[in-house]
Amino acid sequence: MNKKYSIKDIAELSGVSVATVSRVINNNGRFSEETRKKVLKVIKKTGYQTNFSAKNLRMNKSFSVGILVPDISNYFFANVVQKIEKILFNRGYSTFICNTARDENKELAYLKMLESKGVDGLIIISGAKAFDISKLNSPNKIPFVCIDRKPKDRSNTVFIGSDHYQGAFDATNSLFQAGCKFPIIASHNRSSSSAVDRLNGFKDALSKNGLDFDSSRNQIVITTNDSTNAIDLLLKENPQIDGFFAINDSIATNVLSSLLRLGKEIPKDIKIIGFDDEPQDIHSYPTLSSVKQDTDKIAQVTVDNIIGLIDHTAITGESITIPVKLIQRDSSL
Amino acid sequence: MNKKYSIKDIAELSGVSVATVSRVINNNGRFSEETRKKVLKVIKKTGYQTNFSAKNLRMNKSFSVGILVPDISNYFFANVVQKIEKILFNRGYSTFICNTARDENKELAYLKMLESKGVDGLIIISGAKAFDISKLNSPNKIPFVCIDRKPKDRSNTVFIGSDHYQGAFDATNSLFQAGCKFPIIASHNRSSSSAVDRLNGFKDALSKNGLDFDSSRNQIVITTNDSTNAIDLLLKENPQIDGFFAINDSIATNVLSSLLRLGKEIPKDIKIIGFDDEPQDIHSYPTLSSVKQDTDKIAQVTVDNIIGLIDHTAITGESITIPVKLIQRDSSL
DNA sequence: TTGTAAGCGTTATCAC
DNA sequence: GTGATAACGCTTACAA
Repeated sequence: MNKKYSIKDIAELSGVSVATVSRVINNNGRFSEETRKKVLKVIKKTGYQTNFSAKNLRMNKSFSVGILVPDISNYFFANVVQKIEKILFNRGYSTFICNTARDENKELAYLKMLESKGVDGLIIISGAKAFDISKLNSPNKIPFVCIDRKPKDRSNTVFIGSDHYQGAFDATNSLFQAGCKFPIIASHNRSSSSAVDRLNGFKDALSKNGLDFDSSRNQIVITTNDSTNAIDLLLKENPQIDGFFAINDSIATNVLSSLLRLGKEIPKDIKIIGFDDEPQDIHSYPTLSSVKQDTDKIAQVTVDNIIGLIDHTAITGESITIPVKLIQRDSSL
Repeated sequence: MNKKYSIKDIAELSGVSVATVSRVINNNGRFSEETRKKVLKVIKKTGYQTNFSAKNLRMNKSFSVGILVPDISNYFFANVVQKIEKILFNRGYSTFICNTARDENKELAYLKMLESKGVDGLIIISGAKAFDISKLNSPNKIPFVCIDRKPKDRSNTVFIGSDHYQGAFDATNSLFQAGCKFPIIASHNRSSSSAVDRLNGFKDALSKNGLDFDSSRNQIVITTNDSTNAIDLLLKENPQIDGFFAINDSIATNVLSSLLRLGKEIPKDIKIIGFDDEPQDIHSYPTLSSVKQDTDKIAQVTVDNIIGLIDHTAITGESITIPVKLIQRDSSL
């Protein structure tokens, strides 16, 4: 064999017209059972496969979607992207995964490319700035859903996010319940909307337990890898600190090892809870408590909505919050 | 505006023919400087973008490649995929990232889909079984390169891999140099080619230091999450064990926490070295030594080769080994 | 129930 | 240096 089989080849081989073959393949229109069998047999024998470029061109639909993700080597992102991709594949869509590295220019370049490739929909994950689709010059706007990223114009998208506020609130509150008197929050210096929500949850849990939030004493921003000194300093100034709610597990792990290095006993002296429930949490010593996001649910809801928007069976303007779950392990007992 | 601009629109708006517009866009064939300016101006004003479906159909080329990866939430894979995708994007290619979950059926389904979408090339990462492209019925075989995965037929691909053997050898050897008398290897139960190479490196380092490899005493297979008991047992039977070379950092972290739980002091009682140099290695306590793969290099070489194969400027049959580097941290001092 | 043919947006061949 | 036009493989009126 010397070239790929086309519908025309199948038509000739099975003695029908291309139109009929197309109808059989897509199971639309009418045709006799006999014809169906005949055509399918030839398709099977030849191993014919649809040429999607042609199909896309004709139908103006690509059966592909693009995902913009800030950092695919981050566990949470990788996990949710992986699940989305799987569900999309099972529903006949393929996925362009684009790693924006939190770079706005890159993001725009990717969007242009995705538009040019004719993706049917867009999934936008996280990122610091509000997402603005109007940068695209596509006239018939590509439908998109946002995960954890507030869009500039909420009315033309679906927003999906974990209940970061509640997760942070529950985690912090559980520190109090475990006996902490003065927990603090350890965060990074990016201000994504999820980070803001988590901070608010922390603050409200503080005030519920009779403490006022003071950013100089109740918060530490972990920037460099050598955070041990920063933590040491803060602990010396505020010896009453006896708990950490970390905005993610990477920071939690960082804090944990710093504290161990400073000779603290965990959880006896200081308790820690992280966020995202990364796999290595069960392998840290002590095992790390964490707030788990329901990535299965997030992925499912995301796919349902983007395909819904593509098929015009879903509507924009929705905002969906997915519950989270606090996983208690040794670090906060 | 109500529909996307096509070349035809650009042609009308700039008063030339579609052929000329195409020539200008692709900068091939001849046209006057004046025409070029005129056309480009219209393109800029309209925000015209190539319709890739049409271009693909006509040229029988899609400017896209597919990546088969076993598990994108594994740090090493995510990292190398991310870098490959970035370089490909900069060279005008977009990437379908397919998570096979080490499932052969899924893999085949993905391959069929990628073939159908008309990808120009394939990048196959890792996996236990040898890769067999002949499962595809594409006549004009799609070029592919393999990373860390031995292809069934080596002659029609390019094989790229880290020097797993050397990494394992160096790591093990350095355990001896640090004073270990009886190091063992901690591995998983998958037999990828890289795992085999690492095991061989370990064995040879053992024999170089006068020890014979005995799988019942020099090797532990970490299967479940509750590996602490297994390790405890082995240590009781073989109290001379004073070093672990773990086949990856996940297992290393697992071993490390188990040992701490068993009251061992690291690195005083037992030293540990992992593989892959994951980011959290510097956040474990003690910090974890590890063999670092050169993902930048791997990604660059991979892209050079796959594009080379696509453009017929590279040849198959090559086998490229990328050096690795042992990063010493506290766990093996 | 099936066939014919137009057309999707490109590129490439050929003519001028 | 430029323009007509065929062709890529498919879907879908419209005919039969």
